[in-house]
Amino acid sequence: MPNDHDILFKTLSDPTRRGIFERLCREGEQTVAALTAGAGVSQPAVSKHLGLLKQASLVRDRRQGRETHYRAELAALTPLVDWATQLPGFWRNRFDDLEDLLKRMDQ
Amino acid sequence: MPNDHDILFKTLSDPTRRGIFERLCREGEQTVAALTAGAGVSQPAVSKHLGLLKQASLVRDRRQGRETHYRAELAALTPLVDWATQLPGFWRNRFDDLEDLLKRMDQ
DNA sequence: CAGAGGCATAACCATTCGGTTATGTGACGA
DNA sequence: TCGTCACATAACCGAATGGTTATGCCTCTG
Repeated sequence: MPNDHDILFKTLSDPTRRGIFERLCREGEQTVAALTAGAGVSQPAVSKHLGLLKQASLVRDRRQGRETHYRAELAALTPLVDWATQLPGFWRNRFDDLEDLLKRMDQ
Repeated sequence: MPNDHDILFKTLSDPTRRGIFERLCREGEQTVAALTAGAGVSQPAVSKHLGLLKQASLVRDRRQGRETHYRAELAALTPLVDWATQLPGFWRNRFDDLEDLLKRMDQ
């Protein structure tokens, strides 16, 4: 019984797939052809990755004629960030970093 | 050439392994035997997971006699949270959530 | 010093995964 | 209407992954 986090982490764990997602984040909505150019893999591979990203709710698709436009769904990342930041001790560590930074700035 | 994020995401993408890490976060330092009890897999499997977690700098080990104590290294999660929060649009989405929340509280 | 405890490693196996090429399907243009 | 374009799906393949059992290596203890 894979939960939310499983799917999220698994989906993002592949570099090619994460690359596609990042590109959608940075450059906005894209067609499959546009994404394939620069993905470094074949079009069917890109389609499969998009299918998995969609299954993880990380992207949404919009069909328009014979093109399919994909866009990133950043809301899906929330559980990931929450998972990390809610682990006891995460912010402690970050505050230590901040303290170090302030100390260095003080010198 | 796998980068920081690759290793992090890949390491955290397995539920068993992430479970071990979470437990180290919540319950603090543990021996391998303690972790094996409740991991749902054999001791060698746990050892292998710990090896990968260590390789990702997510845990540190401390040998003491014939026991090996592992503890979580939360600092290693920083790149993951930074990756997500630095994607353009991530905070926008969160602010929308906040807005919704405030609206609901207002009623 | 012998035996047992705690852990890591080796060797192996089934499954999953990410990629490919080939093909199907619906929409567009001549 | 026919050929082409954009994309999805099918079928397949090698490599990686996560698990197992067996075993080795220290370390503690009687």
